[in-house]
Amino acid sequence: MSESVKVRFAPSPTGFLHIGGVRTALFNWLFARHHGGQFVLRIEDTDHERSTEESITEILESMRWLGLDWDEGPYRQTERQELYSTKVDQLFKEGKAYRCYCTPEELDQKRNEAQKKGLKPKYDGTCRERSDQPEGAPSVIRFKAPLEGSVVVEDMLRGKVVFDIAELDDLILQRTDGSPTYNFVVVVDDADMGITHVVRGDDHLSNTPRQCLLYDALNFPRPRFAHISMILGQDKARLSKRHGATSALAYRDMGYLPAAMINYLARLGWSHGDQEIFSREEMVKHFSFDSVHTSAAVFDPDKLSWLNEHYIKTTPPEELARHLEPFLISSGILQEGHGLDDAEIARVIPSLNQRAKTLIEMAEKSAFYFKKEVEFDEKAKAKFLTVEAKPLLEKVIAGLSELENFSAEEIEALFQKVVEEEGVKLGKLAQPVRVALTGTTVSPGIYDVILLLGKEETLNRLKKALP
RNA sequence: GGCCCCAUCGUCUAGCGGUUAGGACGCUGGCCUCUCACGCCGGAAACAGGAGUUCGACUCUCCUUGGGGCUACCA
Repeated sequence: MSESVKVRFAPSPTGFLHIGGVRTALFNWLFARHHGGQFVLRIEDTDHERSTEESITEILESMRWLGLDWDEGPYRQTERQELYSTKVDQLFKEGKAYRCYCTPEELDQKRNEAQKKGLKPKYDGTCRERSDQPEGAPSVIRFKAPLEGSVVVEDMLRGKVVFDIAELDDLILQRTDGSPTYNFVVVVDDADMGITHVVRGDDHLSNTPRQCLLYDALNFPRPRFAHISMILGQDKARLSKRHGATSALAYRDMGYLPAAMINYLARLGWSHGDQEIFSREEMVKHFSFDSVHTSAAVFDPDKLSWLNEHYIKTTPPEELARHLEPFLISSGILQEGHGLDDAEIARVIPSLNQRAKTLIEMAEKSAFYFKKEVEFDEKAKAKFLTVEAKPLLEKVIAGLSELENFSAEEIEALFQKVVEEEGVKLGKLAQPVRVALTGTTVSPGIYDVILLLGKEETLNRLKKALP
């Protein structure tokens, strides 16, 4: 690992951070951490129209939730205007850029005409050699790109990708209002920040030859590139809002664990043999672009859900309790300032973590532990809290009252005894008790429920539920 | 339209010239069982098509087809 590594994630704040963006960030992060390099966060807010502060806040919140920590930044391009101006001037003075007075309308028209004739809809170079400077006419600054030859992009994933320069045109570096454009600032920033490896979505692959030309013109060394594939929806179209939840925070709010999201996204396009479950450390240790592949991947909510279940099962209860607590509050099961600490919430987790797909589900299923009053499902009550069940319940009440240790073993022994004496199946006893204690026919194992509720609370609820 | 990228079960993938084409999600049959789950055992399910190269192609080359991206004073 002699080669130094500095990478960046550069989202534009024109909306929430979506899953595709997260994976790009993740691959950058993994690559940096694997090589002991630097990970820079840069906000590409050159589009004044569409950039918002809320988006920036949400992006940062998403990154923190996912544990994708950055070493530098967040930089904001709006704060670096001076640098861009300097570089535009430099190119201009060196004759590598020129003013273009064509109006957007004229350009539109030219494009349409070219397309009609079946020609490339690229800029025709009208102002390229123009020497006059129309007084007061608005202008942009264009890059004077080479006219022929080819650009070879060395991509870590795809090898050499060759582009014919004739396909490219003179891109705009600076708009009429003086603001710089994306393809230009990316190059200036990546070079200025010393980015060694540009890892981004393959929707940028076609932009790369233009950027390479810019690197050359500015006398910057080109970085190495890795264009990772896109994430698609079930219909194989690029993932977008209409595919349902696509923002990172939406998954947090639906009760997904960051570990599940990270693990899922890591395995989309990257693999390490047959391994499916990776801790952060394992991912960092094994991550390499050698084992990233290049075809687009379809987002599969089912597999994400499976991983979420896995992490709910395996996260230590006290740690999971910290994630669960906000959901206990948002679902109204606990009040703000409830006074319970993580350990107290964690008590109930071992009985629930095998039966919840999300934290929301887990919170809902834990309601009967935390709520003072049992909320009865009327159908369950009518079916199980019957006069036939009454003697059984009474025996359990009497038996539990006399238990000395109130252990799982003792409780189970008591149930066995009652069942034998009454000559019924365990279900005949367990279900009425379950309904009495939880209000429903579905719950964790009945001995766990009794144990967790405690002797006093259990007896209270049983007595109260007696038909 | 032009240019570029991509192509193994429905999905995520392993495979890197010789395999009964493996794993995972999902689906499905069964077992376990106090409910619901978990778990365990089993099953169905793929090399897009066509030419080459080769003793031999999922694997290498080309074409076709299909999907995606770029082609903005968006990023």
